[in-house]
Amino acid sequence: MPKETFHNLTEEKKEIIINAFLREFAVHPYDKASLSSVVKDLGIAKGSIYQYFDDKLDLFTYLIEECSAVKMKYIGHLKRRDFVDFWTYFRALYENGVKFDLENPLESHFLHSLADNLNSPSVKEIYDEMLVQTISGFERMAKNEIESGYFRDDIPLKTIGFFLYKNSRAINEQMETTDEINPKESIEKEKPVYEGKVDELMKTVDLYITILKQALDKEQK
Amino acid sequence: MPKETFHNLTEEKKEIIINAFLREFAVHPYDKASLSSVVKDLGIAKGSIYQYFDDKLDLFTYLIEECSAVKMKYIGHLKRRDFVDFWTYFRALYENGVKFDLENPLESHFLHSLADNLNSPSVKEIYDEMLVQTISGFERMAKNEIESGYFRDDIPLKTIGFFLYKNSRAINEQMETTDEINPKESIEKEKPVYEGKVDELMKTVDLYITILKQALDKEQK
DNA sequence: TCATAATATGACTGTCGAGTCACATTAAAT
DNA sequence: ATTTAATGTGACTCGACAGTCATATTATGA
Repeated sequence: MPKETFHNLTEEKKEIIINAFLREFAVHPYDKASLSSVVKDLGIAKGSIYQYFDDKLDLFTYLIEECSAVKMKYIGHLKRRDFVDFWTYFRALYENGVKFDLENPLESHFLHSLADNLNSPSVKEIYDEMLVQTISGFERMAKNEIESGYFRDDIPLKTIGFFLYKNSRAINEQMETTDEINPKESIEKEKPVYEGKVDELMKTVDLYITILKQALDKEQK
Repeated sequence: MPKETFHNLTEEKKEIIINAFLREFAVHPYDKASLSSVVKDLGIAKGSIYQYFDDKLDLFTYLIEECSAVKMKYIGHLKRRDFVDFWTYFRALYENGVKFDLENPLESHFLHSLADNLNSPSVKEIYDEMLVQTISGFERMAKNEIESGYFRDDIPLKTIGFFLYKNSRAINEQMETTDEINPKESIEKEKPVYEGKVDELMKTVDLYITILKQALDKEQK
């Protein structure tokens, strides 16, 4: 948790500082990210950071929370019940997720880069906690679909939940692996990862939905 | 490439050295793995390592090649044509893969841990190269199945290939996420990751096959 | 036995970064 | 105007590690 000293800063200065660190952590994994180099760029003293935060991890944790909160503003209000079936809901999550990316490139890439920090025990702990949340979210959705008779019921919930989670990640990863997007480059140029690539993304989403639908729906027509 | 000095060592000594480094790299990501600490444990001088290898990366690369070669002895001989369909072939890859793990725990875990090294540009380069190979391997298989009329033909090859790759990884990752296996702990205890867990693994494999079959097979009976 | 080549050694160098702390500066309060 | 509290500062400590190199030890061959 940031100290009061940090909250006392003007919104402007806070944002400048946050953005500088977001950029650093987006480009470098936690252990390689250098506070020294960021404060140098910012033109403030190393000691100031320790007036604002307990330590490197405290700062990092704060960044995660801030970015997650921003992302939630984009996808948090989406409810399954407002959609005709799971897949249109699933699709909407991507549509709004990409909007988050386009409007908050720095935050978006920072969150993406979290997965590159499986080392650093303390970060992994935080990440695993988020992972558990995400996966159990998918499990809950799957449970609902099964109980409503939309999804097949011959596969354990655990498996379906994880399968959904993994394949939702696969969509972004496929685009990265096939060089349709280039997060590292985008962040260096301060551009959204999906700028000009929204159509490609949604096309990939639709392909995955086609496959996943076939895999999980109870009866296909 | 190791220097001649290394090859001149007795097989025994080579193995002791290799194993010590495998263990270090299995537990710590590349950048955190400490040659200093390993040589200390081994009771040999730091300088000796540099008689054997050019540098840290040279040593690491050598370990990858060695372990890959060992794994290939387990799965390299499996051919699709010797199986009645893709899925029995797919299943056999896991059966033999787990045998590799049981008989070569250190090598197995070292290879698993590679994925934790997306940082370190030089390692990522090597890893990405392997990834491309693996994915195009899956693509080739998928192409074959489509052309033989076994897999659906309404999804781009690229997507099917990546989908297969991701879900093959998902099987192991699900077991790790749900704590059915614990690689980190296993390697510390010098035990195979899948010791006593083979049945669980194959059960998970079979569940995934059920799902993937439905997703990709042209017509299900 | 002696000379030469091969191998082993570990103290040392250079580099870097997190976190500290005594002091300086600025703002607020009286 | 003067005291007190809050904030800013950057040189410094401490630790870690890859890689080097002059020297010592061991093996080889004549």
